[in-house]
Amino acid sequence: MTALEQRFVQHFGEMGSRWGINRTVGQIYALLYLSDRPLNADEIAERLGFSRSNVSTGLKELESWQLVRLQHQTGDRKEYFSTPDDVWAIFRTLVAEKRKREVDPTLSMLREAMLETPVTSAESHALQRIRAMHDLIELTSRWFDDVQRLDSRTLTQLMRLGSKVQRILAARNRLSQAGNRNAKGH
Amino acid sequence: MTALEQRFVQHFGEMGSRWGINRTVGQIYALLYLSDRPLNADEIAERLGFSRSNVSTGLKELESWQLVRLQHQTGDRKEYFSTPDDVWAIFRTLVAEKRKREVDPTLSMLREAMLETPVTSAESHALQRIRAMHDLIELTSRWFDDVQRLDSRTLTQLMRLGSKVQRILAARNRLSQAGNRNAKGH
DNA sequence: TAGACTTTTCAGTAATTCCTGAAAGTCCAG
DNA sequence: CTGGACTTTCAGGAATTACTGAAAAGTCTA
Repeated sequence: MTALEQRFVQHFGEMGSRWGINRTVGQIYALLYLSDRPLNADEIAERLGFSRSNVSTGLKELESWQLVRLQHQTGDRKEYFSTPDDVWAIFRTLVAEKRKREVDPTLSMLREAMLETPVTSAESHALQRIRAMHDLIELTSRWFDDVQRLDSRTLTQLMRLGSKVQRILAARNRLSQAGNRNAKGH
Repeated sequence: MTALEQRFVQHFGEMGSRWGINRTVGQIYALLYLSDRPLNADEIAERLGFSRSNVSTGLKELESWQLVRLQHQTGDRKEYFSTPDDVWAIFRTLVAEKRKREVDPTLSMLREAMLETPVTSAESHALQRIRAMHDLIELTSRWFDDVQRLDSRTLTQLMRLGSKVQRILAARNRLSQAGNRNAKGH
């Protein structure tokens, strides 16, 4: 393993816990991400110095995140793993999975809670807070859903635009304001 | 604690590990979020059944995330804690902190790695991958920086717009395309 | 269908993270 | 100063999570 790979893999291992995955999984992913060819479990285990079974579990985990692709090589019974090429595609699956695991459960808890009828004033305040959180999460995740469907090119363009979208929004507002004024007979 | 709070707090405890915080911290935050008045550490400890010291640590953690606000009540030496009211503001700090802890370190590792000169073809491929990841992360985090500065109203508007921004982009593209054609004398 | 090759499961151990109670630290009023 | 009201620190135990080696299960070929 070159010094470059070494450092990259190392970093993903250390960050692992912050990202909510473990060291092993992080390092396996990092190794696959940099590799210019698919690797099999034995190669991974050997290069990273993990037990074969640990690698097996780690790969299963990565598969459940849809972050690795399994393929076979002709004349070899081993399973080979690689990561998709398009980084935007990777980003999309990452966001989608995170959403499924980390926000959807919360969203449904909030939805259920919102069916409650408040009796005390404290409870009514709590419900208000719950509603606020729910609305925010719903709005942002809908937005993600929506924007995620754009192709990589458009997405990049949108990102580059950044807060300049504000200008567009401002323009729209001026237009609709003017429209309202006219409608009201000013 | 009402059944409503109970469930909410419980959920934040369970999700804690997925969010990269621990049970205690999650529950403390949840309790404060719903509360209609600031709470002191003893009240929190009592309501959640945690030791006083555990609550102290948890609150320190939340302070480091800038997610709670400390205040004093006249005639009481205890410290009282609450969460900000504006959920968008909360969201912004959350994103900012996550970025600082979870992406910035990676970004600087990638930047350093990009200074390397590849010798083998494998290394050159690795560098290419590193660059791709770097560019994506840089682009998205710049975008966040940018958009985060918008006020809550505009942000909501932007979110509601969703992928309809695509149309605006498409319109812009048509315009600049037309411009190019004209410039080229078609 | 035996047997070689491969992946998965799992019980036990190692490592890490969480939590507590006790002690130490801080701050202020008298 | 001193005592009391409060907060923080920290060593050690509890709980959780990660990892391993061995055994089981699966899969293909001869």
